[in-house]
Amino acid sequence: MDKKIYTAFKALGEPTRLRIVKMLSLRSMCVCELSEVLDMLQPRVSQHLKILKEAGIVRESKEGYWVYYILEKERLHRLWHDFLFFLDSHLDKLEGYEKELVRINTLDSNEKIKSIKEGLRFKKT
Amino acid sequence: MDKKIYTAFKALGEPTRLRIVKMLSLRSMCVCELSEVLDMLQPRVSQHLKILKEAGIVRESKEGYWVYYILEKERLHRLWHDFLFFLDSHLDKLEGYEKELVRINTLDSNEKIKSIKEGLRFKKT
DNA sequence: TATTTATATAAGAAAATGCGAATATCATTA
DNA sequence: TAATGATATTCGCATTTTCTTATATAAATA
Repeated sequence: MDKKIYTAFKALGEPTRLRIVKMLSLRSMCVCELSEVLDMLQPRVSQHLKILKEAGIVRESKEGYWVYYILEKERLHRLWHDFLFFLDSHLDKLEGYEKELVRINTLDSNEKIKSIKEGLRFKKT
Repeated sequence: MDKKIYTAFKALGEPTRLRIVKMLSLRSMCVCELSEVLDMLQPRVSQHLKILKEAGIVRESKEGYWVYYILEKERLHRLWHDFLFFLDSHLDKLEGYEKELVRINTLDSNEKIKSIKEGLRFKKT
């Protein structure tokens, strides 16, 4: 879950790709249109589109010579929803956080750390 | 606007930082707690926290020895809101898209391209 | 089938990123 | 003021990313 999320954010977190996404928010375009509107070389556009496609942010539709790219607005909304779900989940509901769960519990019951902090807080106030 | 957006997405688009964000969604923690829970060296945690802080995703609160980091949930919501606003805006409302605006208009009125496409579409159907 | 057009991929160089180790800073306490 | 503990910063290195140039692939047409 977590990998899908950061992969999508990573895809959006790059200036060239964010510009491409913005253009596709206006309307679907083929690679040569994007290339012309953004004034970028075609391979550069194609490479970024590949990353966006793999992140699920755009999809392609072949029409004759052209490959049109379409912004997956629905997927964008789902991304944010998944991210919020991820933030709200308890660690025991998430894969890959098994060790963190154990360590955060030992942390909470670590009397030494607790007393140091309370000691400090006591002296400060 | 556009830079703030991709900077925030970039900050979220990295596995270590997403883990840190997840931990801070449970509760605020100081660097040493994050370091222990995530089993990472302290400089690594500090470096990532700096990036998250500069992206406006976390804020810090100094308490004695410790520096607690707090997840800025409000800012996260604003980020998404700004992103959707960015996607919905016309190019003439956005800075940095002046040339794109001109080129997309020439594109739309480019009769040569239009006729080629219509010709193709005609033959296809 | 050979050619043309649009797109994808590969290769290599330059820049950015993430990490660990060492060191600096800063608040607290002896 | 010196020592200690927590955090920040710096440095060097390995990896990844992005970009341009060159080349390959795929669809349409002569």
